[in-house]
Amino acid sequence: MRSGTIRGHHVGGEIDLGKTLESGQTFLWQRESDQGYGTSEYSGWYWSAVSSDAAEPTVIRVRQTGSDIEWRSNNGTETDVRRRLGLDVEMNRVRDELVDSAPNDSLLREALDACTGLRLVSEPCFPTLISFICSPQMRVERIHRMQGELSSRFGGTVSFSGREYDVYPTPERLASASEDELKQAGLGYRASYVSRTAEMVDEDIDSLRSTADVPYSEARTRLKRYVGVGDKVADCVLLYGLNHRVAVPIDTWVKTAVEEYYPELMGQSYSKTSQNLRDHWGEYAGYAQLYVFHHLRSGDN
DNA sequence: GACCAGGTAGCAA
DNA sequence: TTGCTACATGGT
Repeated sequence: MRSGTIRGHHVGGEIDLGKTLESGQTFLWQRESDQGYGTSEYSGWYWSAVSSDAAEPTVIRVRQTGSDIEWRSNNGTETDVRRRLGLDVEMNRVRDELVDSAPNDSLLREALDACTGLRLVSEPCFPTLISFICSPQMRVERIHRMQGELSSRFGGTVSFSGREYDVYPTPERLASASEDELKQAGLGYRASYVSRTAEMVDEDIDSLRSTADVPYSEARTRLKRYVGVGDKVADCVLLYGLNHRVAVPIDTWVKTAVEEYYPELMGQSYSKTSQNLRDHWGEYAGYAQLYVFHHLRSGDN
């Protein structure tokens, strides 16, 4: 058992745990007494996530008190918590770089001001891959619920701090589930995508993990080999699960924003438009996408 | 009972 | 490459 408190003045700027964990960049955290995902006040709530990357599942439990983050884990460290929540990043520097790259971008400035405390997460790659394969034509709340179903049906449980936690299933466990079982978990036509991709990852997990270490364009090509992974899902997995901060997922929200605010950046294809956005926003384009997405979706504009 | 939701696979031109 | 369409499911 490890635990600790990460002080607010040691995290490179503001942190808003609720925004960060329920903004649709990750679907892997469960709020205790989970009611109204993505809608309620966040202060004082506990969130937990259980990954099974290591031999023994890792439970991480966090909550925010004021500007501090309290954490507790069975075998995770503060370093793990900081990485997953994006706390090692100097947010003021990211802002400066973004504004410097796109000085006349009023939507981006608006979003940066409106979403203070929003951090870009760095989640385990396999759960991120599966959860975004579940995402097409689905609402954020429901994608989140589907991951809960996958965990409770296939992942088993782990005991931690006097409570049982559902574990996110390993590639092997998901690969061994039948398509019918996956459909019963509410995956719909994505069941076969998840099944086939889980088999591919089970065959060669390193091929997925090492995608974090190759250049962006090659990484995207590699990810798109997985079934159910097109341009947009690939960019999400690269951004939120494989540390490619230049990736810009273009979903319906971002596409609408581009048409309205940056019509000159609209290309003839996804890859052209995303290239234009990467050029426009620069090295931290992924942060810009996250902020704009959250800003538009949360309706605070 | 339509219509919609962080799109993609499979196929044709 | 580009341009269709079918697609499971649950909520409004």
